[in-house]
Amino acid sequence: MIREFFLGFIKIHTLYHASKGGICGIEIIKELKRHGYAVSPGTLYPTLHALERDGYLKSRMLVIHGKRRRYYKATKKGISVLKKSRERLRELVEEVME
Amino acid sequence: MIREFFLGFIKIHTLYHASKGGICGIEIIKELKRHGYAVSPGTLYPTLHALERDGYLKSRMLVIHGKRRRYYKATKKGISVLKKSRERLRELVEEVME
DNA sequence: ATCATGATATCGCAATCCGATATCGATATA
DNA sequence: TATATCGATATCGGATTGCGATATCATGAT
Repeated sequence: MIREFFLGFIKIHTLYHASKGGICGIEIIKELKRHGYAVSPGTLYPTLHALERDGYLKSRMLVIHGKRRRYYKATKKGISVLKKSRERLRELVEEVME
Repeated sequence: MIREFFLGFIKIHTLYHASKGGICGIEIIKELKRHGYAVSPGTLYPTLHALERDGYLKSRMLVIHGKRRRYYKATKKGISVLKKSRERLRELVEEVME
């Protein structure tokens, strides 16, 4: 049940970090794991691709410690969507929080 | 983007009302519409069936104003899941709200 | 050159979304 | 009694998504 929300939070979370210095797939997976949530690569990477395809993220390959990592930064569109999503989210949550 | 959260809220919303006196499909559709969200019958009814199949809701047919309506009440399991979901949800939201 | 490793990408099946359509039963009308 | 109408629920089918498992791929080490 809470899983459905969580899947949405992956996107907001990603946008949030991508709006502050950039983030890559493996970092997201590890960070979410610290918070107690598991997300598989088969879920995450297609999600990142979709966010980029839709113009919310822009990526480039970097080599860190000899490993290729695709780092994502939020676009203007991405930042604007992040803001709006947070507002709507707050409304929806207050609705069910009594 | 926000749509994903919304689809989760349909369930929590339903559980919430089902835990306080019962609710039926058409009422959910209308109430969500008041809040500015559209949910089609093809989405809602299978969702209700799944919630009942999984033991969160219990339904019975009533005749109201000469019309058949299937009213749902939350089970103990449903109420317990509702509580837990709200807690986890609150955590997740605070995480991205900065 | 080859290998091991970490990271990303993709495959395939199952589940979900949702517009459109069908069904169903109760009342009104005749 | 028959049937027409209407509100509400149920289902169909194509597109999309979730995700475990697997493949790919570039880099640094041996």
